[in-house]
Amino acid sequence: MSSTRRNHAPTLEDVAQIAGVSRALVSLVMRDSPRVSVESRKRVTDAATKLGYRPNLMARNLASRKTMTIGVLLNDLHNPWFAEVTDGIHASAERHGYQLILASGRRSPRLESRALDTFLASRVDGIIVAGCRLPAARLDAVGAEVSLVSVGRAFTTLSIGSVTTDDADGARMAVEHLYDLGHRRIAHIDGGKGAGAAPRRTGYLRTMRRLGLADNAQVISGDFTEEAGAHGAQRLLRGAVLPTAIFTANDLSAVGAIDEVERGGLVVPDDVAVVGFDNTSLAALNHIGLTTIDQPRREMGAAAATMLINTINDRGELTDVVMSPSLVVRRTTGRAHT
Amino acid sequence: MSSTRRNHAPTLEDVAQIAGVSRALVSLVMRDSPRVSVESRKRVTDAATKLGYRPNLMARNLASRKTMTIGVLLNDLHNPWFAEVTDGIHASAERHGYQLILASGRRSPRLESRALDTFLASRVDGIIVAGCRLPAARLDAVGAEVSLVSVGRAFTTLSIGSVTTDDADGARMAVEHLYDLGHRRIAHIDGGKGAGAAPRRTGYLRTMRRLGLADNAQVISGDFTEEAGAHGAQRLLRGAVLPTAIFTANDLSAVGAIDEVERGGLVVPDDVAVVGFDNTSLAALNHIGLTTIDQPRREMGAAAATMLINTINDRGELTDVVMSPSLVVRRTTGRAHT
DNA sequence: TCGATCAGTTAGAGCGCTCTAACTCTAGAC
DNA sequence: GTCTAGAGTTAGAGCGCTCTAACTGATCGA
Repeated sequence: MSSTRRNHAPTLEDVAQIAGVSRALVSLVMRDSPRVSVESRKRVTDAATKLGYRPNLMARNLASRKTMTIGVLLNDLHNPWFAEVTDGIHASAERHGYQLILASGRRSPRLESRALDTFLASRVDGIIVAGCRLPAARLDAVGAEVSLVSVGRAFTTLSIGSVTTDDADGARMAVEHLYDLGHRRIAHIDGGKGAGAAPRRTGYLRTMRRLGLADNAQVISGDFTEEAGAHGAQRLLRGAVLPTAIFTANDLSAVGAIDEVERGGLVVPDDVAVVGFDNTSLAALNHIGLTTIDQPRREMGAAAATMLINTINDRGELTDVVMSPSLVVRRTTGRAHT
Repeated sequence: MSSTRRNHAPTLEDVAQIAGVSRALVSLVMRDSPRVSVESRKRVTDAATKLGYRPNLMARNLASRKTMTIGVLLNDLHNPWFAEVTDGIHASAERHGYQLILASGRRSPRLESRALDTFLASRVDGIIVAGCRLPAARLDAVGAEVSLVSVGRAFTTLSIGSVTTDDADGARMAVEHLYDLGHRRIAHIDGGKGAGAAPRRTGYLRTMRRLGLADNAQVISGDFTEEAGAHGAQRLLRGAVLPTAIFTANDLSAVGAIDEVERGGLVVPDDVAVVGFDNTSLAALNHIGLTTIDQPRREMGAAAATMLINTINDRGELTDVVMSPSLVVRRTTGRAHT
């Protein structure tokens, strides 16, 4: 029967009293100090388990002036990309003995900003923002108070580290893959102002130009959502000249586009080929089988966390790491039939 | 240029000194106390903004003995179900002035357990666990120390509140829907030991029995993943008598099953109909169009948070809330052709 | 036999805040 | 002119821990 009474939780003092030692000694035992005799250690741990003692983190952090936690701000819990990056962050943080506290910005800059305030007030030792849409100035201000690393979006500011994929190069791969398959009329549904959208768009345009397809280039605006993909495809289908291939800013948009294309009575990839970006678990679903550009998400998360932790402990500097994307061919692309 | 110096953050004391008042007064201003003169308030806020003062939550919580935060333990960040429940929790918590700190159990009981320890050590005011797989005894022990509400899985224990869907009834709806379409050989790929798996399985079996289909009932074991759905379908396809319909324990498994069925050269829904469970965003993807059982995820999250907060403030009791599921018909089910 | 050394332990001063009780001062009641 | 009430403010004692510096004995070499 669980008691409903919530008495004061036992403190260091209580443990010390029962074990018959000083508070300081109990503190040492709790922190696994090597300079405690075996006998004392046993008496303390016995007393602690007997009381159900659990160190109070607030007190500990206040006294030690560090929290051993890093705040992770995720832009959108609904997008699998973030879950995967978080896995990487988690792995690295755990290895270094750091805790994570997650916050979701829920796609809203206002909430993102508030979450950062909470992190600062909680005196986290460092912050990682993933896919954050906040203006550089805001992040820079935060970066002045505590080490900060951005994943998925680069910043020129000095006070912010970043880990990104070479988005422009990924876009190049996508376009070249389609080109190699014989496609010439390749359209792009972009990600608007989202993290990474700009370089992907630029990479697309540059590659089209280099391949002599400047006149065929066509950018439809979107926002990384499924709906945006669908709308974009709709506009393309209504156009005068149908593209034989669509390169979308991310996987979610690709799925929306595929859907709309099929609804229009066309077949993917025979009539229209589609390439996404991210290689999230969504793309990997067999039922979707999306050809896409892979980002090493786990590695990116891990790299961000490691960089951050090194900086916190003065064992490194904040830098801008750029990872290489790679093409993953599945079933939404094939030879051009036109 | 952001300074690289991270001096001691300003404290209450500093603000008090600049404003020429006592520490206590600054504290009152920071907490929006009504009994501060307009003039003093202004002097304090001016001093605070001038210094860039930000209250130290650790210190505040330590002194006030409460944290105004609730810990949310998510079983799997990769499953959209959790993101949607979290949205609901977030909305309610925000309305009541509570902060959230999220932790991911990453499908591992060991990590889940550790996350709970962190919550307790951080002295959160309450805990919500979503889809948690920990044994009842463990949660009960936690519930003895701090208010705890479970979402997605019910507990008979008194010290734990819960918000669930009537899983058994949802299963009934799925089976009856298929029955009404003329299906008789309906198989179930279950969720093993996952949250909610047992009642869904039971509901399936009971309904089959009630409809006089006890002999056709067939349960294949799974674990809520896409792979499990695929494996399950594979086993069914290899069986002596092919079912005309499959009811899976969740959407992810349904997608895996559909895939395997189509790979086997069969058509969904003409040859085999499929019904999922949860109605996550995955099911709603047009390209998938999964018929499924909807759970009011946002409402569940919100209800859990509200119950928890009421309990924390002695304005309510922990209870077991059961919400009603509903059938969402999309394109993976149709008339039986056999 | 006497310091020097070292392992093990401890007292006590914070960390930055909240909270209680008490203080000061002005205004109104009589 | 005194008393009281109430508005506004403050001193000071914690909250539960860490950390520094110092202390206590036992051990050891000379």
